Amino acid sequence: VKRPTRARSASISEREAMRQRILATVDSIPRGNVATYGEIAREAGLSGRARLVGRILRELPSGSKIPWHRVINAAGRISVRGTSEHEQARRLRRERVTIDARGRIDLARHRWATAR
DNA sequence: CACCTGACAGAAG
DNA sequence: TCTTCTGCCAGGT
Repeated sequence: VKRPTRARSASISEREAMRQRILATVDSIPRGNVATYGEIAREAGLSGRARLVGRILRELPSGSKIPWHRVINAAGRISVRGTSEHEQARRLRRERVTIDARGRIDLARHRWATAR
């Protein structure tokens, strides 16, 4: 059993469409909730492309209104490295999302229930 | 054009 | 729970 799906490179316009869907999905995460990269990808119709979500978020301009800080990895931790790592933790705590001493967020409690 | 590098995830050990 | 490994694939070197 191998490749059920075809791997085709996306055109510029298709990529822009994917970007829009991803950002729209992230934008729909309610305050005080979090979602994983994989979940965002699935919700955006891009199952299996979690890394693309990270790539798109990484390119967001600093003044963006998109709640990028509500996206974390499947382990319940913050994936961003560098200064924005602290910025993400700050923003989450500001929304009452607790992060334990080991840097983990309780997904069972804060995970965005993607009612589907 | 070959090879490497990720804001990732799931399975296996 | 942590580590290792395999998919995934756009961009950078």
